[in-house]
Amino acid sequence: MPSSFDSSHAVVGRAFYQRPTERVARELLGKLLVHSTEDGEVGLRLTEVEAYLGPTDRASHTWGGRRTARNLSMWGPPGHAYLYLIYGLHHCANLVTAEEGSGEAVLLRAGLPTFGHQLVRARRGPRVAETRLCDGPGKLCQALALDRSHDGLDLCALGASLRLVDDGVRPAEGAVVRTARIGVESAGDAARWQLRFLWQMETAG
DNA sequence: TCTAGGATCGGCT
DNA sequence: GCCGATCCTAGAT
Repeated sequence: MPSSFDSSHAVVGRAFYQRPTERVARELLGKLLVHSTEDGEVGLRLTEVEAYLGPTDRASHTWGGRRTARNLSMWGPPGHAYLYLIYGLHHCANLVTAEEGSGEAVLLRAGLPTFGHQLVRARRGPRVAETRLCDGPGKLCQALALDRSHDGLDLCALGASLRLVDDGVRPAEGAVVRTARIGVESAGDAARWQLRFLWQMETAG
């Protein structure tokens, strides 16, 4: 396993994000999210995401056309990051999708450390179980060292520190499960929408 | 200004 | 599986 990854020829372009959000969410599974900092480089393979469908989606931060200082980047052009603080202490990372002004995005919920593993371990702590390193939105941000300072970052910009890489890995047809989203019980009908995409991996072996 | 609630996490049973 | 921590954010007053 390489300790770093030359991603210069495989960075996903803006056209990928500028499509229907559900489709982007589904196709994010298997892609590598790479973040370079002065400490080094970490790459996570995405295994769980959720689509948020803008003003008509009661679970979305942009529901009803809400436009606040916090969610401004969610209204911006596709291919940018939307980072926010939840419960006052955890960060959540989203990728803005569809057309600019649609207020749609995909929440990144989980991933598997693919390179920069030592850095992930250092950030997450020595006692965290291997399978628990990045199995939640807040943990994913901690592993990648993402916070509000990365809000609005363009993943498609040349030389961007945060970028999405397609190395050809993708889940098999039958390995993707759709469920309702997590933690949005109070969102009425939208709470039942099947917008969570999960790459169900083999756990044995 | 004040208040209620939140796209969570980790420790404990 | 359950539950409390913890404080920012948005909307109401």
